[in-house]
Amino acid sequence: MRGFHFTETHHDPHSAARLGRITTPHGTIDTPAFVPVGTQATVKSLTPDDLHTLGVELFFVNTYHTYLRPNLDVIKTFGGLHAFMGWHGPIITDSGGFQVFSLARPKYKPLDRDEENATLVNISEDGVTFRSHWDGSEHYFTPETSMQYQWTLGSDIHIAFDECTTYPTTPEYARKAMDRTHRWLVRSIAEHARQAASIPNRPYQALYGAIQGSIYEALRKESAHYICSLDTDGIAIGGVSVGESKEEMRQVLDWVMPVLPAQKPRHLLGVGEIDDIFVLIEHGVDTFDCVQPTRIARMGRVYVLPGEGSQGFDIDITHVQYKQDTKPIDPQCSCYTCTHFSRAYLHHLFRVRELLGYRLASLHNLYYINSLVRAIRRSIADGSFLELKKQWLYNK
RNA sequence: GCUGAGAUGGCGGAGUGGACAAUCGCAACAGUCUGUAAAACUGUCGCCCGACAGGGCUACCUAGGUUCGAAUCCUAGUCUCAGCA
Repeated sequence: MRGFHFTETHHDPHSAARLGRITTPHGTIDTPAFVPVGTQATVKSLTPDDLHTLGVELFFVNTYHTYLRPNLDVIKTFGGLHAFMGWHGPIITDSGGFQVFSLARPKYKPLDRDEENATLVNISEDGVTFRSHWDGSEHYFTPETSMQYQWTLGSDIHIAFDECTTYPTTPEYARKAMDRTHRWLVRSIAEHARQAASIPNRPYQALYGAIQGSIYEALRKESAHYICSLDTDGIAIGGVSVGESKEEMRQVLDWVMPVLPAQKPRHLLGVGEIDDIFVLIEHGVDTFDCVQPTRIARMGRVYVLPGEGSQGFDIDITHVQYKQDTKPIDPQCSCYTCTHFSRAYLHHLFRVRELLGYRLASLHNLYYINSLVRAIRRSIADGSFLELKKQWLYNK
């Protein structure tokens, strides 16, 4: 026993949805589970206690960001992220692979008007040179260093360093990036083993390999087969939610998910809008992280049942129509925000940019999404998952 | 009452004869957001027509005037602020 394992506890007879439990040295995670993103060692505006109360069991942190600030030496003096940020439950860290995507194109606010420097990454076979978004300094990541960094962070689950391609991309480039990601995983596994053995009785930290292949069927299937053929603790699906349509994302899951072995946990990287959740769980995804609930919360968008004054699953509380609205965000929601405050108050907090607004909206959105996932787990248990899905997605 | 300064779009505040429907900031209105360069970013922001290009109308306190042409110069008036009575 490595101190990390996954058990499938129940399988939906009508779909690939399943219930499971991931055991880590810092606790267990009932799956399917939504994983909030705390890039810089904090889920913005929330405390670890808040997260526990919301039912969060796994915390997502970014290697790239914590490597830059505060830096790994600081975290090392605490013995890792758990003590540093006061979260003692399971942690999953991203490798920096997503920054190969996100820093690769000038989105807005490029640090340098110079075309040469407009992109902050430079990829080679050996690794990736990043230009810090803080100060422009150069930093070199390889599969090996990413593994070392994640061991230093002490997270319970590591993601192997991969190349998340931009969208759209050509089949040629997608193959090139995928093959490179595959070679990088072999290197990651070797370094992971070295790290595990480097200190006697070191608590085990799990490794997930990441599937790539953009939106190309042959590549996705090849990548899934290859990643699954290697010895990792779990499987991550990357390279989605990078600009493709929801239909394309669903197709990727159609191609990839049937290939994955039942005994390994599957993490879908970066997906988690309300309507996506049903789709990914239906495909057999166990954990999935997404910035959406917390990011849109800070922009004043809060989840609401479809039909509650919205076409989709959220409303913009900053809109004038809520200025005098005495109702809670969602009258049926029993989160702290909805049981204590009105839409008008939230509207006011956002209009005057008060910190409490960001916090209350984040609390609500995370409560909302966690409640939904909990309801989905119950529905899988009692066989009503597809009915619940229909109920939610038909209402839209 | 006298002397001086000033009145510009929702607000603050540029502009001081043509490049001005008027820089800029704020506010307002809307859009975007899926492994967080994100408490961010983008657009609109006098009225009307237009998908766009563009066109028409009304505007820089009020009323006259000078000029080919005025937010900008001149005259009178109204109001505001400061100092003095």
